[in-house]
Amino acid sequence: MGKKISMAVIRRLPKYHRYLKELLDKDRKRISSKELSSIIGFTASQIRQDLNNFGGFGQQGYGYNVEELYAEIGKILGLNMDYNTVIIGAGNLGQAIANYSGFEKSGFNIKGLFDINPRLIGLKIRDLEIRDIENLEKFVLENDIEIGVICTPKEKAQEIADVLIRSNIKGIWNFAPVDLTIEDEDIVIENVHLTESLFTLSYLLNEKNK
Amino acid sequence: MGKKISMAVIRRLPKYHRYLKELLDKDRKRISSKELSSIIGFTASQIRQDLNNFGGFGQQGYGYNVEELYAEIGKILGLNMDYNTVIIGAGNLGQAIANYSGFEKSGFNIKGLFDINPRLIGLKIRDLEIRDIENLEKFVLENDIEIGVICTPKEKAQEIADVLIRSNIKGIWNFAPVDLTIEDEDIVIENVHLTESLFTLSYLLNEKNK
DNA sequence: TAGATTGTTAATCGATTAACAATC
DNA sequence: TAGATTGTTAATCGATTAACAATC
Repeated sequence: MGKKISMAVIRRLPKYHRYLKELLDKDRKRISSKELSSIIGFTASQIRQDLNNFGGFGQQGYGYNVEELYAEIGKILGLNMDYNTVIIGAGNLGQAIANYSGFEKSGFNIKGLFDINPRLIGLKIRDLEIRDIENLEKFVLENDIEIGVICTPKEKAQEIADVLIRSNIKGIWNFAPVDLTIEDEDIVIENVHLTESLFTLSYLLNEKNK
Repeated sequence: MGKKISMAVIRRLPKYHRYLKELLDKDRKRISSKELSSIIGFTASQIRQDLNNFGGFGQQGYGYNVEELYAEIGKILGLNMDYNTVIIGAGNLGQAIANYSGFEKSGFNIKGLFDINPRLIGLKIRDLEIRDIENLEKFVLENDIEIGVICTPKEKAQEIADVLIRSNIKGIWNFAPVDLTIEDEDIVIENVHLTESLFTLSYLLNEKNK
């Protein structure tokens, strides 16, 4: 394995991917780190450093081929593959994620939607039936589910995480406002802590008034 | 004004706030940086450094008073105040945010919910009527709205941001997958880029398999 | 008092930026 | 070829960790 890539670099990759897609849609053939810098807001130096963690995608005197770089970053991000996904918690947030077509387009295929509420079980979101959370473990095991999206209240989140872990999930996208405890080092967790994000905005709002 | 607080520190504050709330709910009276470290996962040294950016909240030989520290961090985050808020885009995500009681409890009062879709306009979410986006500018101006939450598709996000800016918004919580352009230095933006978060998970998923 | 633990300075580590030789 | 721009090393900057005197 090569040298460890820092999280700072990793979290910039999706932004490169997004801006390169825009350039591609505008039929741009090539771009220099300097011009990309002016668009994306990172320094040209940082862009070249970031990209060189993964390979020499550019060419001296020319810059980067937009289409090629977009594809390469997609591969680095694992977007050339499909991922079987389940969503646990079919409230507004779970439904919002289930309904967002962008995720499916990127290869995150939602195979199941689960809830504990009997009034929701059986309903359909798009062509996806809401299932009883009792069946989660079996479903994940039998359908090669790799990603579990936790959209439950915080009280249930750890319990659900435990079920997912037992059924050999590979990654958890956690929207509950808790930090999950996961023993297995191979399981990856990505948190979306909305309250923390809102509180950060609140801090900045008040900082400005000083 | 004191020395500039780094974003790294600021983004840890909500996490302190959350864990202190848990301790408070368990009736813990005091805590040392060392024990807090073992719970929250930052080093004790970092915790003391972080807190000392804002004041000497602790006491040698004793540690920190949980209730006092919780209140202090709440004040630093601006959670001792109320914020009039509007949500633009009443799809699943906008509704999810409108329905989440935690935000209201923290002082983020949702005063209006707007959409462009005639089939949604007039419907009620909790006791909040979905209004025509045409009336957004006037509403924000007349109701002292400080925070706008953008939950529209990416194509509309900049346009909505421009309306909000014209009506003297103070902060924008942006869920659309774009980087908004804001001239006014005093307006703060906090992005929740869900796709970037998911792609980061995807990267980590594949990194583990190498 | 003795022990515990902070606040704070100094040391270390890591990430970003600058510089420039290599080369297209 | 001359100009442009990368890949990469070195310098700088900033954040984290360690250490410890102050003090409750």
